[in-house]
Amino acid sequence: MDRRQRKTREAIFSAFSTLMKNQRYESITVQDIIDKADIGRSTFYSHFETKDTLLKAMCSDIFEHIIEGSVCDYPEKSVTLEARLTHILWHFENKKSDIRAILSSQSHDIFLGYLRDYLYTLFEMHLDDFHTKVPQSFLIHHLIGTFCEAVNWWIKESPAASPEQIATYYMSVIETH
Amino acid sequence: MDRRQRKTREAIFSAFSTLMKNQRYESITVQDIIDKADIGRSTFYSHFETKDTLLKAMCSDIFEHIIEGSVCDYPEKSVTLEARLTHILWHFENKKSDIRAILSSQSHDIFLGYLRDYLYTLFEMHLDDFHTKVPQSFLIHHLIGTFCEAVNWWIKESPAASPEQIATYYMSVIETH
DNA sequence: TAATAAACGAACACGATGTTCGGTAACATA
DNA sequence: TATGTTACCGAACATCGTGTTCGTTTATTA
Repeated sequence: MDRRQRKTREAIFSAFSTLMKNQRYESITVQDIIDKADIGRSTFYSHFETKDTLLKAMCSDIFEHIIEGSVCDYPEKSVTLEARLTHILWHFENKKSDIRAILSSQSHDIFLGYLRDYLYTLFEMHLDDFHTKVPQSFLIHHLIGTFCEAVNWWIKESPAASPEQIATYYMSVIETH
Repeated sequence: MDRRQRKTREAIFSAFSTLMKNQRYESITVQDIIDKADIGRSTFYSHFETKDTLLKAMCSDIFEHIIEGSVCDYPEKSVTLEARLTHILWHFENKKSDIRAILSSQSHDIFLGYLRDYLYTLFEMHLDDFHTKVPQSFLIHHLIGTFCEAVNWWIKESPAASPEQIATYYMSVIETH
């Protein structure tokens, strides 16, 4: 279809992302986005129903790539957990600026919600690696929560660290003997 | 001062808490609170500047008790981490209904923000208990994040569990040898 | 019972949202 | 190059929630 559509969509994404670097998601108005992207009001609404929809679209965008990549690059079940996580973290590295914008906004919940869903299926495959006395549901929540925490720490406290480094930290902290 | 003030404040808290059990924080309007609490519009605004202020006040309320209790009951530094955490969890048990309302709302961040601040100083006292290769800052984030996750799991997935049980699960999952 | 302080609630100004619609510019096709 | 289609433009509008104002009523205190 129309090249214009993609261009406009990109302009909106880009404006939104820029704005998020300087202010909280909540305080950004549709007008701000329109001005920054230099598009008409009705154009924005013809692309996205609401500001939330835009944020969701951005999150989906990020995760689409990760999931596609995951399927293409590591289809076998024998791949280690650490390898899979490193792989995810590499994708984050590439989209770091967008992710940082989302995570540092007040509503990183939406992004983390997506991440959690995705991680759920992933960790289910590797549950046999762990032997603990806690309920399985507690364990999964723990593993996912800790990974999200690690990503948060990475982005906010030590952005220069490599994906491998973060994966190593993560593994060493969840290891139970 | 005036008994009426406290009564009104209580009515607002109670109405807010009730509303939060049924809908997301974001979707609750000041009008909803006013109607539920059966008070005048200007009365609400004479108590709280905004809806956010109200939420913060509620969080502070919960943590005041915990911190006061902590100072009175466990002043010595020799108390174990598990004992301290259990103590916190017991306070949560008492305020469970309010906490659940906040945690299940879209903006549990504010509550968790308070909790994190409080936990930070607590964990600093017990850092020597842990020996890992990860940076200290990563470790603290990990310990705090995992505790928040445990509280979340407790409230949402297994509300009948005892505070001691949760503390045990937590300890067994963060133990590194 | 008089003075003080709080609650009331209607009315208002303001700002953001999301829609509508007539007009313009870009694209695809023949 | 002409023609039909489709996206973008942007001013205008209705709607809704916010937070304030202020004169009135009701409760508390001394």
